[in-house]
Amino acid sequence: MAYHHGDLRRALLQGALELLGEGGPSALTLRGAARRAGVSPAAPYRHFTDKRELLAAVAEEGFLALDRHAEEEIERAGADPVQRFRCHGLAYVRFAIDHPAHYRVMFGPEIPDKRLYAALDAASRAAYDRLRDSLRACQQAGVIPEGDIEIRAVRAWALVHGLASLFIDGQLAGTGASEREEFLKMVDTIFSASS
Amino acid sequence: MAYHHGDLRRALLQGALELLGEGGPSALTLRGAARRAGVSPAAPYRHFTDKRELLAAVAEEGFLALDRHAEEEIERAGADPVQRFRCHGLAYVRFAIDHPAHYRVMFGPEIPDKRLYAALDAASRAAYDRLRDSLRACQQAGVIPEGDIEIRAVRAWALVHGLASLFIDGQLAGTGASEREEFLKMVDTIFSASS
DNA sequence: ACCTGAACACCGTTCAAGT
DNA sequence: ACCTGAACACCGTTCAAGT
Repeated sequence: MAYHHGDLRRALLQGALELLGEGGPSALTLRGAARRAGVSPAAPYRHFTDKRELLAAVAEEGFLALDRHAEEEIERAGADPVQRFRCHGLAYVRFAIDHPAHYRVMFGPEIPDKRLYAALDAASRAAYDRLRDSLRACQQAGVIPEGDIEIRAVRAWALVHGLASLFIDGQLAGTGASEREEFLKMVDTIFSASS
Repeated sequence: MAYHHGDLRRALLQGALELLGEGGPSALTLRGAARRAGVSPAAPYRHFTDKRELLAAVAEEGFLALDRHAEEEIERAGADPVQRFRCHGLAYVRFAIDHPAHYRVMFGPEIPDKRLYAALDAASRAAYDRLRDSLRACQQAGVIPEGDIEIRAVRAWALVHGLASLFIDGQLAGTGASEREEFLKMVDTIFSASS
């Protein structure tokens, strides 16, 4: 067991991510993660003060992955700031619908006050900052009207987050966007038109 | 005990709503609701097949309350369709931030497939349909461009849902909209500009 | 310093039994 | 027809004890 060398924390996080992927948020238990790591139910408490701290680590990992995905997609989009912003929005939504359980933990109520977890807060902010930067690039290129960048960034974030959430929660049945591909086409239409 | 007369279902729903209001989603337990109603832990199973069915009833109640609130607010707004639509959006967000726990159950992952619960599905659809009708009234008055009403309605819904969710989850700290009143002002600005 | 074993107070759910 | 009592397999969490 390599866990006696100090990487039990990593093993628990890994196990938690596996449980989440296999059975959704309700399958993500502290005891289950301990089982996966081959330790007793009490062992995690040497590395996390409680379950919320494990969830915060899982959420942090999610924001890092989301940000990495967004970065890759906007690089692939080329140099045009409008195209980059458009792909950024699509990348955000695609990440959410491809990892619905992880996305839910990132925004869910199980972590009540996210400002208490500095690393999570930083990761979350970095993802938002990148979206705002994509928008600012459009503004500096003169292709969208001037105005408060913060308000425009919040609108863009709310839009992609709202679209992704409604789709994940199955609320879009009957709107002509209940299937993945139709939905992404609708996201493209809506997001591109609202910069 | 009047519960022997057939209203235990109502009493359990009432107890569930109280628990939700007092301690959030994690406090909403089947056993807790049974305790509030003065019955044994097994009694609820005569009225709900499992916990999810109780949650679906709670969520249904939430959509009905949301729709009632929206109806009242747009009536108070007068006859101008633009004003009515604006107040509709604000009413939606205000309901969410005033009843965050209830709002979370309405959209949360504890109810996996909402189409399985007909009454919940109908209540949810009614709330959406009213928002779409508010938007259609603007279109018929000629104050917003023509075009696919469904797409515009989904955009409006995603926007208010996204804004409300981000606020409830505490994700808007640092954007100048972390307090209730600043936030609602921002919602007004964003929503009015994106019909 | 890090982990185990055993315990506590909770869950959701089932099922025989009572009225 | 509706509810109880007791049980089962789970949780999160604590704490003395082991190495």
